[in-house]
Amino acid sequence: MPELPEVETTRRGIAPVLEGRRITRVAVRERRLRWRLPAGFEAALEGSQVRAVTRRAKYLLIGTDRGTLIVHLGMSGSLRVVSPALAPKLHDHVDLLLDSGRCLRFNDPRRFGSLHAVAGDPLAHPLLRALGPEPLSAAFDAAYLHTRTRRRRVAIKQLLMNASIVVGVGNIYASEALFRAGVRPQRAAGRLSRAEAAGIVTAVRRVLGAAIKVGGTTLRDYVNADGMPGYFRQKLYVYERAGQPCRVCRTTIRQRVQGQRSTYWCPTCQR
DNA sequence: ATGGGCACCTGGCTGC
DNA sequence: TGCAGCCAGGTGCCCA
Repeated sequence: MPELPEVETTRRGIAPVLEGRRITRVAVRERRLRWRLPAGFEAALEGSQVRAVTRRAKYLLIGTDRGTLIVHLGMSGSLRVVSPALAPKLHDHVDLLLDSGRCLRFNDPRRFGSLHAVAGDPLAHPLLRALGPEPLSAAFDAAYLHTRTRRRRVAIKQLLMNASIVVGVGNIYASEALFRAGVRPQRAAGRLSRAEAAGIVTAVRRVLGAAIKVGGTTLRDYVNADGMPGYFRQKLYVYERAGQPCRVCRTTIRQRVQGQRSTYWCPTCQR
């Protein structure tokens, strides 16, 4: 499911419910997530008090007075705030019960998501340590992207989805940003001009920002903390629009596979 | 270092 | 109706 806008939407939904609350109990119904939950998982969290809910890349960081719960939603994961009285449904794998009487419930049909309870600095965790800059931070600018693309033969779309270059850009927003930048996704990264790199940076920031504003994109599974979908799907120019007319020039939108992922583009608007 | 391919998993849809 | 095949918001790991 989720790319940066969906994770950020989830963060904004759960933060006010979690912050300041104590985790009274952790109920695990399925330990086989992307990484199996270790035996001490529940005990590491039970009794701790949540300080702040932040985000790094597509990871949610639920910081407590005793450590951090690192959450990744994978392809199909979601976190919802529910009443603990609500009976768990299929794929509701983990509950965090709060002293407020509310419950944070993790659902993930495909189990590509993950939960890690860590002590110490979560940013030092092996999964987070080598990540590239946040796309909405000042560190992600034209000079940076242009430099990082030099001598790279990979297609720009695949490079944008590489988390060691920039985080948070997944399959939807990579195609959408390149459409808005007017750059074909199959262009070799190393051949982009400085101006094109600048255009891509602007487009990435704008498309992610606009998606966050409307709660992200719901295609299939994604729901926010209140169980509601995101509305950015209506603003997609190319993603899952193969065979349909470009919303700008009416040319038929094309699709091809790059790195085992579907890519969409307009052959007229993108060069 | 870079790039490519596979693996992990369930569910929904299509077409025979 | 049943079933095989394909596809899906991610990313770690292995190999050349």
